Amino acid sequence: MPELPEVETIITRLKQGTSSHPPLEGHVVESVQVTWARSVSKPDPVSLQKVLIGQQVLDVRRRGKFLHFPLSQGHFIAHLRMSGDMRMEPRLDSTGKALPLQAYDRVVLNFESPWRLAFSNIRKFGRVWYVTDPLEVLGDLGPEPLSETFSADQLFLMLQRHNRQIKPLLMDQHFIAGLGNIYTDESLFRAKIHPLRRSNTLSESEAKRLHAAIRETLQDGIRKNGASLDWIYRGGDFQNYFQVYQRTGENCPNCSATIQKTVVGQRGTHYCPTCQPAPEMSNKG
DNA sequence: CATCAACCCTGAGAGC
DNA sequence: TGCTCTCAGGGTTGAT
Repeated sequence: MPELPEVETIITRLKQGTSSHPPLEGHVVESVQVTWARSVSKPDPVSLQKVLIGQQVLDVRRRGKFLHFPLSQGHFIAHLRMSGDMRMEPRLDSTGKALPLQAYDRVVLNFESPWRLAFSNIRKFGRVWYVTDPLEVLGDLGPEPLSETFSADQLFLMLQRHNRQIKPLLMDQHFIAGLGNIYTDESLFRAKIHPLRRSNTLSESEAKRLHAAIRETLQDGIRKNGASLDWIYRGGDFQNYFQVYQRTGENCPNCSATIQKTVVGQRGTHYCPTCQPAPEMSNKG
């Protein structure tokens, strides 16, 4: 569930600090705890624990749905997948004793300072990496949808290169980075495009509409600090502004037709049958 | 190349 | 109340 806006919200908190913790930048790793070995994608957990010690966090970034932490040597990268959080919190109580971890903390960086960074992940799908070259993990990602250089013309050309159902294509991180199920449904609704349309049948004006819809939807999500659907993600408000996602059977906010739910690319898919007209049969998969 | 099933997981919610 | 079953979702892998 954490998609671009949720990850952006987490990254901003870590980057800037909050009333309850300082910014992450500058802290130096003293020790590493791994409570679920499969959370470590690369290298192996023991090597990860060794190589991170003594490393300083130099920056806090987001790329697609990835959290990216350049270190004094190499890069620490994390992906939350279905559920999860990255928390900065105190690691010692008032007597200097180590505070216990929370139930779903999978990988924890303890700093030389009294703080720690906890990667929590209920469903255990999340992964972390330590790599020398960040492109080893991030290299195949599509463009950042909110980048200034990502244009409607570019999106149109990208869509032309594929003959795929538009929804799974938008969720393909190699095509464009950061959209998940929620923001894809909301973007397609806003652009008035049916989720089963073939990508190369979209006109230039439809591509332009989709480009604007994706950016507006993501920006709205960021403005609301993401969507708190999953019990693990807290503080977001965007779930109160969904127009179709999880609104099956309710009235479309545009035309008051009944919002439909179907399955596209193995994902629950919500849309308005009137505002998002179905493609011709010959265009379907 | 495009599609799809299976897989990795847990907790919520439905049904009994 | 408490058990069992189904579902949700991001991304990878292997088959068609």
